[in-house]
Amino acid sequence: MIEFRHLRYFIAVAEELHFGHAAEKLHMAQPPLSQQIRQLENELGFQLFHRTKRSVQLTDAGVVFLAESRQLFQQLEHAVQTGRKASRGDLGELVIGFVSSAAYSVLPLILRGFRAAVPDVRLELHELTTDQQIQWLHEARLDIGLVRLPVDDEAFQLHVIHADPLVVALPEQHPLAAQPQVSLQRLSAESFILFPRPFATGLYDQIISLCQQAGFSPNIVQEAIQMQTIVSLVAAGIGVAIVPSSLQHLQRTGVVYREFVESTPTVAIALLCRKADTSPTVQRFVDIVQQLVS
Amino acid sequence: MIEFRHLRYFIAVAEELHFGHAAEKLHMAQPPLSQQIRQLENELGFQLFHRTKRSVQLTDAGVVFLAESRQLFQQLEHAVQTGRKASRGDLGELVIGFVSSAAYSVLPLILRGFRAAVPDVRLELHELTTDQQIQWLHEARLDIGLVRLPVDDEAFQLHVIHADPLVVALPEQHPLAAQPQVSLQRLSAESFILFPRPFATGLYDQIISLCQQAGFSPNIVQEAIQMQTIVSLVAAGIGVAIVPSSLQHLQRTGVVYREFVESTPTVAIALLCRKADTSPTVQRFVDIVQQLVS
DNA sequence: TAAAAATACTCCATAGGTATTTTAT
DNA sequence: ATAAAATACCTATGGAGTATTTTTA
Repeated sequence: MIEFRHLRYFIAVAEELHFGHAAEKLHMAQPPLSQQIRQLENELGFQLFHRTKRSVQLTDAGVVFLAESRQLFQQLEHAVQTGRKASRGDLGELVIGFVSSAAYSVLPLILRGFRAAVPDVRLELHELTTDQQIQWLHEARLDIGLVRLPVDDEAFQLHVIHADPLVVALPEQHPLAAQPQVSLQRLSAESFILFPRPFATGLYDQIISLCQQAGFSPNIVQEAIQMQTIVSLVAAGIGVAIVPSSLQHLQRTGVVYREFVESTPTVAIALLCRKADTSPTVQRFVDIVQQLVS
Repeated sequence: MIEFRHLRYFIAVAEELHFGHAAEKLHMAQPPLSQQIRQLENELGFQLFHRTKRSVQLTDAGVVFLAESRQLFQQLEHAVQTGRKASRGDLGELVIGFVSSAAYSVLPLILRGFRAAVPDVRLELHELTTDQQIQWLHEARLDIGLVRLPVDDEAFQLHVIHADPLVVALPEQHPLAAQPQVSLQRLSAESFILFPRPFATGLYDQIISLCQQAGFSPNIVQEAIQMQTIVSLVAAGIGVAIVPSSLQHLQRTGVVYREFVESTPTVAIALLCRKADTSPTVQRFVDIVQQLVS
């Protein structure tokens, strides 16, 4: 059975063309070296050296096998290095889910930071709702979720990475747009634009309960799924919308964003991953994200 | 120190994901297998398996290292195969010299036959005189020589591979062209075209002594180096020429070839190689040529 | 004759085996 | 309770060392 030992010895002898010197270089005695080379030749079924007791020469086959042997050691080194890389999470692939509001706040920062630190990990991105992400994580179709809180699931590790205060999006000409801050009560008579509840249960309930606390139920005149669409409808004067402040990055003409006078709850975005997940790549991702947002 | 043994064991466990079954497949007991895997992991500096006493799973690094390990075995197999090929002389490069008359007789046959049998040996061809080839062979600038006899050198193995009778090349309208055979004496008054002596000493001397035996010294009116040129000059009616019969393959209009009535000496072509040459490729070439010409 | 590889043998390191324990299901 | 890996310990193969011989330049 051929072992790397045989190749190590062969390369040494091929380089020295002298069993004695090669043995010295290998920190061993000459006879066992001769034996091992002979053993290798037997395994191979052909001669590696022309040996004339007085001089050692590589055969044609020996020349070829020397080049191949050197390559084998390079390949071995490569195997160890890529293995080590993978063990550190510097190699591989991550499937990441994110909610639409994360797309405008933390996601760009995270992607830039992670790609810079770990260029050899491929990232696959899926825009999904929080509920979908929880589902996918359970099914192991997702490695990482970027979700809106609240989430309560013992199976997941949870890291809050961003807290986004809610703001109101108003048409530019709206009277309330004149003031720097808006009181919630002043919105009681407004027409509201909101997404359908199943698309972001947590955020939906948060907005409704906010209005409830201010003493009214919002008059929802229009539903829209995409955040961009909601902002466009506001610009068109259809109504107002309560949205996470990171949406302000969507600089659409005809829309202004105003904070609330009240201390409003924030929409927190969290990073989720399975507690049972042993992937070093996931761990690496979590570490980098925590550093980025700290 | 990592050995192929470790990789063999690792691949077995990775395939079975069960130390007991893997050990069985390897015809060994389970504890030493566990030990060897642990040893490999220590050498590598990272874990290959998630082990939970009850189930074995590859780590991310393990997946990567498995693919690399399999490739290492393929590479090893390749090393052995190409080495074996080289040892049989089925791989490498040969530098071959040949005299111009061989180019029209045995060389095409040899090249075709050898290339078909041994496609992975590159052939480098040099048209050289016999004397040059002997010089180059001594300097190891040539592996094989295809020369005109006689050659007397103890350093070389010599195999006669072709015997070419001498014929006379005549202009088409020449009166002697009317007969199927020509007597040497009838050429005594003719104008001769010949190459300069240094370009093929042996053949030159052979032709001169042939004329001498017929009782005349040839009247050389023109010298030319290339065989093609000599034939062209004959076609132009400048004179006649004595050439190896294989030159007849140069079908030039205006020239006819006629045998001699006398039993004329032949121009023998031989294969030369160094007796000390151990290259299996050379040996392979000699074997194939001998088969081809037998 | 001197240098270098091969041979003969001896020894011990370690790969591999046996028996047992631990642990997770 | 059971299956499977780990641990502890033992055995023995074969890799490596020492002494010597052989060979050829």
